[in-house]
Amino acid sequence: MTNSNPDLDELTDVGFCAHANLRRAMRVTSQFYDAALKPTGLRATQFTLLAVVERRGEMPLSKLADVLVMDRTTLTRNLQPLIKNRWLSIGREADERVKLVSISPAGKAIVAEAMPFWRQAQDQVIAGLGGERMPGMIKDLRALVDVVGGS
Amino acid sequence: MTNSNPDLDELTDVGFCAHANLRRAMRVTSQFYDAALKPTGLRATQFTLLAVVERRGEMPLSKLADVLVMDRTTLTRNLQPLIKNRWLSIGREADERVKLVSISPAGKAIVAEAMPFWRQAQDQVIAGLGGERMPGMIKDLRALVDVVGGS
DNA sequence: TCATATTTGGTGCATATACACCTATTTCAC
DNA sequence: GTGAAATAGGTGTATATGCACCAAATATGA
Repeated sequence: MTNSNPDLDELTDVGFCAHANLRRAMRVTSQFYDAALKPTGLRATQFTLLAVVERRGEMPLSKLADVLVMDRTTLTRNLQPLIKNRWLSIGREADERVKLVSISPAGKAIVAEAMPFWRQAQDQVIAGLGGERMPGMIKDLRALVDVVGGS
Repeated sequence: MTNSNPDLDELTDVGFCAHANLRRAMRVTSQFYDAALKPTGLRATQFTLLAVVERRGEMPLSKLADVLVMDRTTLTRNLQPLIKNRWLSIGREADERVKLVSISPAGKAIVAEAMPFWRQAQDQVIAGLGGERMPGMIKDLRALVDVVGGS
């Protein structure tokens, strides 16, 4: 009576490993968006980080890590090249432990410059996967974060 | 007449970036599978690599990189800890350029040991996402690789 | 008040990822 | 047969990722 759906049997095969399939898709997608953004000098991950800081505004490092669902120490290191390029800056507040991450005018400028390149890549992915399929995949990825994420 | 589907408008927002959503889902999922496999000492990526070599048998490094949809140089480095632990070994053939990657008895043993831990993690993901949703997401991820992958 | 727990962030280490560039071997055209 | 092209793989460099552990500042409670 179990497994009346043949797909459910397949799911216990390593070929259907969520991790392996995500990792593989992530590799090709990162290369694709990185290539699209190459004229701007930004990596896709950096573009995402800058866009989030621009949209959400100044916030503490740990809060930003929560928003990105990224380890705090990973974020610390990902910030370095962006600070070095003066796209992001670090501010202080009364609580001397806190580092406030904010985007500079130069940071906003490069996000604006990169946006058309990002949109072109995004449009190509939508066209390739199909406009009707894409929203469902994004929803699935977000659900996965909610389900599996330790938050 | 364009964009009769409201979802299609959303897709051009950076919040629906395929790269950012994949990367975020990959982060939480890697942590989840890594934690599940921790008793075995294997990382999820290493488990995947070993399982593929076991299933597909001995093959040249570049061929393995194609199968994994992974850059050749990434694979070279990912192999190192597995070779050091004697789970994988490198063989030679007539063409002296070729390195043949094969799994050792110890490699097969640790894959077998890790399999129940992997399955537990996989089952939890299936349960969390829903058995009816999971196959579709895997199909989407594979389609993304086909569409976006430079192969 | 002051010792302790919590919060905030960083470092050391190891793996994961890939581009640009390199070497060695083999194949192929002539 | 030999020189160029193609193939197989590695190195240098940079980013991306997170765990274990650490330091400093703040909050808490007796």
